[in-house]
Amino acid sequence: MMRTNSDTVSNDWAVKRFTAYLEDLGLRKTPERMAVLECALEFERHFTLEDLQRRLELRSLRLSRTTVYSALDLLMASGLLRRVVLDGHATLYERASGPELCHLVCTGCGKVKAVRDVELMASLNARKYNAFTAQRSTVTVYGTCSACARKGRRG
Amino acid sequence: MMRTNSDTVSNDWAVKRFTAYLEDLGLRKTPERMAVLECALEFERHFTLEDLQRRLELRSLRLSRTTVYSALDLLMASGLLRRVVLDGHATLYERASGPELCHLVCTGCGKVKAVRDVELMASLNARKYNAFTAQRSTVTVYGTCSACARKGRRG
DNA sequence: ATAATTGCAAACATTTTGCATCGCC
DNA sequence: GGCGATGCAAAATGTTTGCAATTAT
Repeated sequence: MMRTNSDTVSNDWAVKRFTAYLEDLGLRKTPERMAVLECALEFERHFTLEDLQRRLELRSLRLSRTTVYSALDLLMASGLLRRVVLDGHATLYERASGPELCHLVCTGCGKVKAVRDVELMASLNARKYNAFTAQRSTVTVYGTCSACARKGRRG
Repeated sequence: MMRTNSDTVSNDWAVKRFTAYLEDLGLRKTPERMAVLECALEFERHFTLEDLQRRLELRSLRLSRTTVYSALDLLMASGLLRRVVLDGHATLYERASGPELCHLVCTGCGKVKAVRDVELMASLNARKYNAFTAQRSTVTVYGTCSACARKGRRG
């Protein structure tokens, strides 16, 4: 897989950040946790827990679900990953940094496409609510992808 | 429970619409299905399957989960209800008609508040995507409600 | 009459938990 | 060495499915 220089830099940063997070809380920097982070960073967009386990296998690492869940929890708590829950499909994870994404979910085939919409997310994040402090906003669009539209499949 | 005139009217309309939907597809208009619809319409905002079963109990109706799921599926297919899936909490259902809502989810206590944001939803629904036909958009905001903020609880 | 619906129980998929072992600090 | 982490197996959770009895049309 091709990797740009900026990817490498931000991945190093993520590793440093996670290391610092673990140290701060007196948690251990285990090879399993670091492997989960490194593999997670290899995905361009979102991934499932199974995607992650499959990628770990490519490194000949067989981590239990328990361990992967635990590592993902820490990565979310440290602010490096976020969870994306969609209707009718497996839970996804994605990098928390960078531009915020909207998710287009095809109700026909279940495929999920993440698209940038800087303008929209900016206006969303600027919004104030009564008696509620927003931390992050998610936009999910359900619809039909062009392939399913052609086949007349609408979910 | 107090009920406004406009509620009554739109509930009647919903019952008619669902009846027509069932007839169109040659499906049966069973008491169970109509009871699910009627109870669903009694909720101001969103509700869970358990909320619904509890309300059915108040009418001395004990419907199996299977039946309630099945009725909810039909109500969603007919366009009367929609499902709202949120991170870390039970699946919610809500009326599909009327102004679209954003959901504010408190990561501290899990409470969900639905708020109108006509402007936002209008601009969202006007958006076009490449090779994707949008059917509906959902906005979810995760954050901290005022009660949890006071207690320093952030999820 | 008959084909759809109900509802139980079992299957299923996903996530969490208890506990013995292991290994990082 | 001690405490935290790992990972198995089992439990818990939420949803779907197979099938016999029931019922709307």
